[in-house]
Amino acid sequence: MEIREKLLEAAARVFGETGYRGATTRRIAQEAGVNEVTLFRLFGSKAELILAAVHHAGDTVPRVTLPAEPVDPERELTGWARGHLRHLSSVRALIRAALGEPDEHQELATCGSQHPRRVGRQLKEYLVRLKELGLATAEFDPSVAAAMLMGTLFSDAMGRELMPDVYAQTQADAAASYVRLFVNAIGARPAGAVATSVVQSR
Amino acid sequence: MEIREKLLEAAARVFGETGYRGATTRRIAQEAGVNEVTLFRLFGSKAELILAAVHHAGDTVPRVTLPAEPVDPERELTGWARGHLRHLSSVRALIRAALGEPDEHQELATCGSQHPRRVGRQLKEYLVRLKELGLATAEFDPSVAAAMLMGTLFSDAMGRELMPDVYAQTQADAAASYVRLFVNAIGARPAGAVATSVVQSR
DNA sequence: GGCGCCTGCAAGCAACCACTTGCTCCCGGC
DNA sequence: GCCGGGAGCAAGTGGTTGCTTGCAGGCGCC
Repeated sequence: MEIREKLLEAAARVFGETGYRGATTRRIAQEAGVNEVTLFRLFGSKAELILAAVHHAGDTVPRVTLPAEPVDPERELTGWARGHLRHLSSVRALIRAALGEPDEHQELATCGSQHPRRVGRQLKEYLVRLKELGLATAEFDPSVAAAMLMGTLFSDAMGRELMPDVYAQTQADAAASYVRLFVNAIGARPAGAVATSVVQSR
Repeated sequence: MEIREKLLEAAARVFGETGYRGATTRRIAQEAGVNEVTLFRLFGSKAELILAAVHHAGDTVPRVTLPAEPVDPERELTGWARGHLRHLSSVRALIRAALGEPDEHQELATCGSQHPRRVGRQLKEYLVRLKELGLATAEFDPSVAAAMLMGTLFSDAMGRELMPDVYAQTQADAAASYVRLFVNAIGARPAGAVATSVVQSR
């Protein structure tokens, strides 16, 4: 692997583990197996290196997609939620470190917020389409609903290891449970289903 | 105000703004209007001061409560959600700083997670009671549902200022919208309501 | 008055930080 | 052969950090 890339990955890893101030150039260089001086020759300064590392990490995320034409909302959303949740967990350390940085490094947080922002927009458009197709019959604001599901997954990814008692299910099962509740919330059902009436018993 | 208390509040504020490493003893002392030496004489070390400050901040949180005997789930949950969301926002900086700290300061995060854990348990018990009373008729796991609502509020508090385009509503309105969706999700209705059937149109 | 106790002030310590300089070595292209 | 550029190594710079020391002043209590 190229020296540049080794430094970028080491920087992202160390930054995720220890934060900006904790990510010393010595430690990054050592972790990358590269001389510290080389780090400065390639990136100029610590600030530029870490910013480049965060951007680099943001560029290499897998794409999780929702279909443009919904057919089975619960199934599609479940697959999507599992993928998104898995991705969030994999970059959990980085997100937490970036969020914890003071305002002077706000570029880190804004850079890291680009991806969830895109994903959220995609989810919202999917929900709009669900309504248009009559596959989601409850009254709801797609933006708010999207924020709700995105927020649920985000919090799961952030808090799961910290509060294992709260998150008892496996991640994949939890994603499915969230989606089931969400599908209830927006009154969604598969395209093939006939118009049914849900009778609240008792 | 006592010198001890001034130091605790300044420490919490500076720690929230700049993180552990950024919260230098010089700056904390200056912010508190106290000599730096006094800080060490009172608390022994920076680590003990900041830990005490986080505990102190956690002790002085307002209690947001749910009734033991639900009557009108949407109304009760909306009030509760608004209160909880307002509280989360007020300690947002502290939470983000504590979450961003490396594992070596994990006590900070665990200390900070005590309160949401308690609140989550309370919410879960409320949901259990809703089911027992037949006020929530959908099939759902109270733990998962509680995690979903708590996570939604948590993410709102953390992300609102970072992504204002995603969170267009005011906080109070957003809380009400979340709760409305949530009420849909768990099939809840007021105690006085007769058993109704929700017909999915189309 | 005298005795503790708390606090402030000035100075300093060793450790660590980001970053620089000057040098050597090695390896590919001519 | 040799030459230029990328990389390593040793050493050092000025600045900041957590923490300590020594000393002086104020304030209550006997």
